[in-house]
Amino acid sequence: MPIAKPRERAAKRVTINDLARSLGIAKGTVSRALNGYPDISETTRVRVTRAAERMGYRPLAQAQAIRTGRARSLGLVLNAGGDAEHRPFLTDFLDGISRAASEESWTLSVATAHDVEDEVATMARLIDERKVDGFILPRTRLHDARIDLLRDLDVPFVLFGRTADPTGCAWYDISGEDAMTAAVQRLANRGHRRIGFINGALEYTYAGLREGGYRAGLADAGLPFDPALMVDGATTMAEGEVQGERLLDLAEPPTAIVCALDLAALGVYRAAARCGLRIGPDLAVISYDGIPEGATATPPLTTYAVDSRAAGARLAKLLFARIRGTDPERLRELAPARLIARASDVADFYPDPAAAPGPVSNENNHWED
Amino acid sequence: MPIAKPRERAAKRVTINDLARSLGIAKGTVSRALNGYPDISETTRVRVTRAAERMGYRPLAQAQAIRTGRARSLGLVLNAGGDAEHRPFLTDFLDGISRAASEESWTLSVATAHDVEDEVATMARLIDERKVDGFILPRTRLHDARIDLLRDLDVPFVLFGRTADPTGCAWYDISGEDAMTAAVQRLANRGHRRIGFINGALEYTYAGLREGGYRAGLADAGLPFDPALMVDGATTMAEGEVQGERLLDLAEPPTAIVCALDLAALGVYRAAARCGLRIGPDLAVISYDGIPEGATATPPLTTYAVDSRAAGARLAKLLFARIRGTDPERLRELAPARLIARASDVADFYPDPAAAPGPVSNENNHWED
DNA sequence: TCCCTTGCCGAAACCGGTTTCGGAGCGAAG
DNA sequence: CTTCGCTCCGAAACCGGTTTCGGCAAGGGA
Repeated sequence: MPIAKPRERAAKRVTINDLARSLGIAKGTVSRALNGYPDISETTRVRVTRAAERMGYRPLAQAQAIRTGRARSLGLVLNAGGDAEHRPFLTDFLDGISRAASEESWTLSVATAHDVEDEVATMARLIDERKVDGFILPRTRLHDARIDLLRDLDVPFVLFGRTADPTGCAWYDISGEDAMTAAVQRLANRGHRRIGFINGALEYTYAGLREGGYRAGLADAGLPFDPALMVDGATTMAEGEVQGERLLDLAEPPTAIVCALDLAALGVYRAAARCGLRIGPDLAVISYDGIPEGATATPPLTTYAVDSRAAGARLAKLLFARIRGTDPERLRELAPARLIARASDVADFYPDPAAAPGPVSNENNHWED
Repeated sequence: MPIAKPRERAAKRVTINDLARSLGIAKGTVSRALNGYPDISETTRVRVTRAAERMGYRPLAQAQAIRTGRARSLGLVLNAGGDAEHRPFLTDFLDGISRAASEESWTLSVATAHDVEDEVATMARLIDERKVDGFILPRTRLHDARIDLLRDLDVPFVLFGRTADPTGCAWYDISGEDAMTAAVQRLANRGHRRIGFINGALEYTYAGLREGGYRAGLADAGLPFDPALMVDGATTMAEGEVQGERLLDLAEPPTAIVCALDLAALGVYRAAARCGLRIGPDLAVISYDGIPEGATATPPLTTYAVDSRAAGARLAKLLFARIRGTDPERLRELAPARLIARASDVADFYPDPAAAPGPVSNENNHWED
């Protein structure tokens, strides 16, 4: 932190000219030394780097940018339209990115958009204005206009999630499919034979993957797949409630439901209440995301949680590598979700089935699987 | 959006040189014309601006920045440490800022920090690297090291919240004090005579203000102030639970509690359950923030909500004005919180006092006050 | 008619970096 | 003793803007 004597206006930066002058060296030479050009002798290089260190020289990113076209900044365009999902994770996600970025003294530029066209336009603007060297793309779709744009313009990017055609894409994702499989197995192990599935929006890549995971879980458990037990399109609590009712109104309703999204699961809570069913003993629910509301629901929601901070950090690292030219095919990572086992999938939550609002101790006692 | 013919690499930007050449004018003249210098004739100015428009010229922010020192970027440092409060509003807040910023084709740079020192250091870095022209400071404290830094360095900023010494500060805030007063009145009108108050962290400016609002509400209702009914330090659900129990364990416990934060109120829910009290009929609760968990709690929480999107937008506008030199004393705005009247402060939520998890229709039916 | 303003613009310096180009100095080969 | 090639660095151009400076031409006053 610069000490900045009270009225020593505008904290004089040390420029490359200062450095060059004080070393008695041409400024071009200083620049090349600092940037590791091969035509600089080892002795000069250390002399320069050491002086730079001592004088606290740090190149001005924008000055570099005008020549190199590199702004030292990562771009993130958030979709603030609609239900603004993944809301709860945002702080952690930003924190992950920001910390990784500042390690290399890059910055994070955030913009918002309200639909797909807006997203693409906003990204195009950031590119056109050279404000950003690459993008992190959250919530990838099976067919994603953002990817088309960036591929076309040859701008580096990394996906948080997968996509139909991953050619030239670096990505990081959490294995929702494995989580769904594990959820089904967990329920099957407790004796459930009719296990429903409430998926999210099919345009997003995760939906197909999670459906696959659900089916795999059924197969593993030796259970038949019943199309009637699978619904989709539930990304909000209200939609979850509707789809939950649909399943519970079946002639042979499921005794357990796996949800692709926590919000939908909380909707199922309502649907169950309306049918006079208690979540846990009468209807087991397991879901995915790890939103904080899950911890305070009654009963607390068993879910597979994603670590958004770690995701942000990894995505930033991958994007750095991508910007520096690493082959995107080598920049792909799949991480597991973490089980937070709470009470929505067990029968013994309600000590006294007649008690009113519901009992007591539900500290987020999550233990690992 | 640039059309960018497939392999027409790197979408040629039109520079000020292109413009000058095509107009047969010196580039310095073009620059002055565009920036409204007084020594340019009206005819030349319109000729230049029109040509710029037609050719789609837009100055490169970083090139401008190196001479002018203005990066055309707003800074926001989020505190991601501790409980990462104001989490739920973040997307909306960012959206408000981002939209206002892009209207003037500025950008938003986001960084994170984990404690006060980290905040200050991060801001100092952004200033030193000239990445940012001014800051929006969320969650202001009574004595705030960030303000000292920025005042000292003479960097423009605007507060989201107030502070002990507002000299030279532009700010925007929601009137938590008025909300607290209204909450007390609302409860008093329903016959409550013993109304408790659970405050947040006293280091933040809002705490003192909200306490003042609480006291004012008591005075308005002709109720005595009882120190035993006022506690503080509850910024999480767990802390809210502890403080709630403290109040409920009193010899003469309150029949209603006003909370400065929704999270604390949800903690009170737990405390009440432990004491066998039903929120609503047995203990009325009104709180402040408008977090989404409040809508799904049982019973749904009556609260005074803040409009984070509007706040972000206003803050950005104020910061622009501040950066352009407007006197900070003239850049201060206080907006009201919006009442979301739900069921936690009324007696008629539970149709059948013996029913188990709780009933049915709680669509977020919020009506205005 | 002459001089002094004033309006308006071109030229050039400047901001803080990067990158190209060419040549000085030196050792080795012929 | 040349000549060649290599290492290493200085000088200068460049990136895309902004800002200063000076001068030309027209207009006004004496």
